[in-house]
Amino acid sequence: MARRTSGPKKKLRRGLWSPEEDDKLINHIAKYGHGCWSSVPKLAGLERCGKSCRLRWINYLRPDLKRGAFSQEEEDLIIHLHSMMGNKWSQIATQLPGRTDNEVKNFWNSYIKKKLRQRGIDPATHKPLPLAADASRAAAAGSSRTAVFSDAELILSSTTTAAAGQHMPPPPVTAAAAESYDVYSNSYSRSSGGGGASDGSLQSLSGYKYNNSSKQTAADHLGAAAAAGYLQDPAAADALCCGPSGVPAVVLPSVSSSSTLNSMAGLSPAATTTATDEQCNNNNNNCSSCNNGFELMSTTPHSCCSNHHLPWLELGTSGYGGAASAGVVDHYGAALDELKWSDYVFDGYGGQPGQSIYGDSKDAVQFVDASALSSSSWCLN
DNA sequence: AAACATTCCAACCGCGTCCGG
DNA sequence: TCCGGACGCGGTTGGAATGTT
Repeated sequence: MARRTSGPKKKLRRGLWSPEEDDKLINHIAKYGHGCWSSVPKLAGLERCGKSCRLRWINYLRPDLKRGAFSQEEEDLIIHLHSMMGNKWSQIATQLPGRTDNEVKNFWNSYIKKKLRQRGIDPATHKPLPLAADASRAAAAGSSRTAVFSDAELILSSTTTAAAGQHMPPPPVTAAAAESYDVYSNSYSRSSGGGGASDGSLQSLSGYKYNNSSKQTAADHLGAAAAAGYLQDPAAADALCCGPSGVPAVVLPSVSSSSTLNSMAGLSPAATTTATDEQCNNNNNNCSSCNNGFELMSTTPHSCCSNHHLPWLELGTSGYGGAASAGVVDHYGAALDELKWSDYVFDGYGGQPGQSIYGDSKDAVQFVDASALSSSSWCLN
């Protein structure tokens, strides 16, 4: 009998998982839990590395995963959270029960990113793309509304140095953006096919294919968990209330989803505004930025009072419930009535309540009237 | 029908962090 | 304090699926 030599290391399998492998992993975890991932493949009889097993389980086999298309609320929430957190996919995913960071990331890269670009919005910064900004400036020239917002613009433009991922999402500012917006239908369906149409239409962005038979396997073995409500997880709620570096993070309310978001997050704009203002005033009543109540959110605190400001709350319009107006300074009252955050960000100019700038609407073409464009002078210097 | 183009996503990779010895 | 293993995260890639020509 030949003596077995130590030989080369057993080669680990890579690439797509077979249903048999999925079964093994599911059975093993169902019986013993995953424990130490590095030992899982050996115990489960898999020729995979522990890392691969972990990934497969987390992203694919976990019974509590919600498969299927992202809802409009989920899409809004992803955009909102991304505007605050940047590419913190795992953090964003914690706000979306049943979704994985990988899924959110892929959804962002394959769908939302393009959607925002087509609307003239830089998905990285949530600011207008350069051309869109230029168009905005050009359109704003000669507008009587520029004067109305002059003070605000100064403040806004002087405080737009927030780090990427922390910007206030701007409105669509070009006709092209609006036209592309019009292309979309709110009733898009992600029904089939990873393949895409070469015209970049939404249809091509909608593919969610679940063609791997093993995707059902987990549910077969363990039973699908009921979809959890938003922000069930206290840790997730904490994450929502406190952004990176201690910046108070608040879900940007959208008209289309603000009620959903608020209920999901257990946050009311009013409550959060109050907290922000109190934090501010308690620290330093002499901070002009604090007192004018009108500043872009920044990752960097005021030099004078170390506060971060949350403009969509401090703007405090009635656009998403009204209560948020508590923090508005009278000085800007009239302007702010027009400068509704929800109008800018979630409805577009003149958009109908219930629509999101990021969301889909066939009425978006109405965004681009002269006055609308004139009020988009976020980047005026 | 075939070749090519495009899109999507599951999986991989590298790096940073955490934690126990 | 240092070291190494485990884990988690974000970026990237490979290839299947689908659309287009």
